[in-house]
Amino acid sequence: MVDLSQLNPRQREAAKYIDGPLLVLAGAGSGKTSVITRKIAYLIGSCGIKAHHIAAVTFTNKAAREMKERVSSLVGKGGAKGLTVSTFHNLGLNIIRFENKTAGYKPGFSILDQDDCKGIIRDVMHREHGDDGDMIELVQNAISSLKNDLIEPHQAIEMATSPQEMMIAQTYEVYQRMLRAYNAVDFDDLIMVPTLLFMKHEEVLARWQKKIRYLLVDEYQDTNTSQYELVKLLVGHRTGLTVVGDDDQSIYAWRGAKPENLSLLKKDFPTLKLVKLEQNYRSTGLILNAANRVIDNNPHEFEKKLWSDKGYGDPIRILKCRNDEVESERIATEIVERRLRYGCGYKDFAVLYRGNHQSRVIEMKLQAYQVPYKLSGGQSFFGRNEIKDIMGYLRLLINPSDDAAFLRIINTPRREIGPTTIEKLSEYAAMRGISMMSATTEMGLEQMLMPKAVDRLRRFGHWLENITKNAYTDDPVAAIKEMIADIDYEGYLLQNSGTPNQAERRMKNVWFLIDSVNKMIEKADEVGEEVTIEDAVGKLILRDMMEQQEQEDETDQVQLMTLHASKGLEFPHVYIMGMEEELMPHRNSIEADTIEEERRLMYVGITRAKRTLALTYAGKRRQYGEAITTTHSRFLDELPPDDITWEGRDESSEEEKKQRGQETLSSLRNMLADF
DNA sequence: CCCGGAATTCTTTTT
DNA sequence: GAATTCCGGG
Repeated sequence: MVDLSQLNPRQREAAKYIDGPLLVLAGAGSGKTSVITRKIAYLIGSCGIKAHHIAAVTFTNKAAREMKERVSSLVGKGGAKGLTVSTFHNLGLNIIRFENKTAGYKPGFSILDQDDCKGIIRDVMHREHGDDGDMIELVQNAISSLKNDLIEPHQAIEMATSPQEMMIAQTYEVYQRMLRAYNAVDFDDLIMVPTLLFMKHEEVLARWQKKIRYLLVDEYQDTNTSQYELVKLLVGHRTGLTVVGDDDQSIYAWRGAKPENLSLLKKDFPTLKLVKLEQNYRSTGLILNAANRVIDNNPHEFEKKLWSDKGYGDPIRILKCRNDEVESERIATEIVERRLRYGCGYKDFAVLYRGNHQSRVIEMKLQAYQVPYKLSGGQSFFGRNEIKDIMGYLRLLINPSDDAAFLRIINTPRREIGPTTIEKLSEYAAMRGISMMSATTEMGLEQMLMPKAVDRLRRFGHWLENITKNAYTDDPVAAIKEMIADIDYEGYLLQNSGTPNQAERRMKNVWFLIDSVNKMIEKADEVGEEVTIEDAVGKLILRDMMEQQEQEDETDQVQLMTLHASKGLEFPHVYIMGMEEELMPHRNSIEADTIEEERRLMYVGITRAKRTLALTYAGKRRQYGEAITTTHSRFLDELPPDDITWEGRDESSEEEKKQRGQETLSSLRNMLADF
């Protein structure tokens, strides 16, 4: 029997209700993860549902991993065997992989990230419309929305009502054809393709419905139309559905999330039961109160009043600093000092910010004080050129049709194959209807290219063919290592990095990547699962499993991340920096009038804090290299004045003057450093 | 075709 | 200030 005694009555009700579709409205810190994990344990342990018939879907790999661990600790490793806990995208990947024939893809298909897709769209638009570059982003977003709404190219063309829409639809059509030709999918396809597959092929849907008998969805307010459709299809007319969400934490509308999916649920599942979790177990009273006050400024569909029986706790502090460097300096020194005062670890502190670029200054200061930190999220790892290069090689290894990967690496490192040669090769490949990779070894090339160029292409083609053969017949990791040695990537880095030191660090990233592939294959071997190199590369692009390693060497480090990335996490002590107009709320959001979503982001940030919360802003900030004067964020004015202490707000106040007098020396230094 | 320096653009947020 | 793109001379 599964122990549900640690849950409060509402939570227990949510965990035990399995007779129909259930919506759990779970406020921040109300223990929703406990409910989901215990419900899964309950389904397995008390309802006799086999783990492999249960699927739980979340939005981040981190959340998925944590959930799986917690379920395992409740029911034991054996009990959780076969349980699916994954992101929507990973579930979609598995479905496409399994059904690749029906879906029209070959086994080693690639997953393209935004950069790759953008490149393709740029090509298409250039070719079809002779367009210069500034519509690309718009078109890419438009195509993404179309896919999120499950609209296929031919429908988009029918629906187009303006020349611009027509242009987008046509670009979409060609783009999608190219993806097919490359044997590739983009992130949106990972959801759209399975959903359309389910709609068009009853037997496929039946197979997955048979497999997944109980579905749980976390962070439901973040689902987009296609994800919701996928959920509906999987559940069908059955009752095995629990979704958990909080409309106040909807912060992904910009990428197609439809928080109204929460209320749509009532329509689509008339027997839907609603359970609200309103007791917060995370934050002190003052923090929770502040969060409630901020979010009160937004309209609400679902009434919800979060309460806590924890004490009031420390007041929330707002710190004004002279400039962004002082701001970071302040946070860094406080962390050093408070760690000793509270006797807690570095890991108990989190510094949150609106945009990834803001991490630089705080990183510098933390380094100066030798404070260990962990920067999470950002494309820091996968955005790195060396990683994109090697991923390009890996992708080409498992999918020779992947022209996007081919283009990335054909002349990296330098093989003296320039734009002219590539242009001609591409022309030839298009003419013959084959991939660029297979075109390299064709005989017909002589007619179009200089013998020298043909020779270079051929050498490359045969070389990679050979490596590919080794990867499939021999030890794949050894083949990859051989490949990297062959191209002397290390030498290339040494040549092209600023300092040898930098080159070394980049090379370490590469080895880390290879090690990830290795670990994944080894790990699969242990469990007796068959994981191919295709799986490994696919998951890598979805950023799955990188974090697994990060987690292994989890140490005592200050957590640095964006507000978005902080959702779902909690920390004893939280700093939110850059609380300034145009930054938080972000300028684009002010212009686009999406302040409400920014406010929810603020709400998410505040509710991460368990014990103390400090909000900081800088009077002057460096932006694009020059100093600008800032105004403090409007959200600061929405906090309950009685519960907060301002520091350094009024330059001319008595206290400030006194302080200034006391720190002549340091202020002199600051003035010198003050731009 | 490559290299180096100059000019330019650029920053939301993520799977 | 950094990263990308542009441009002219080997």
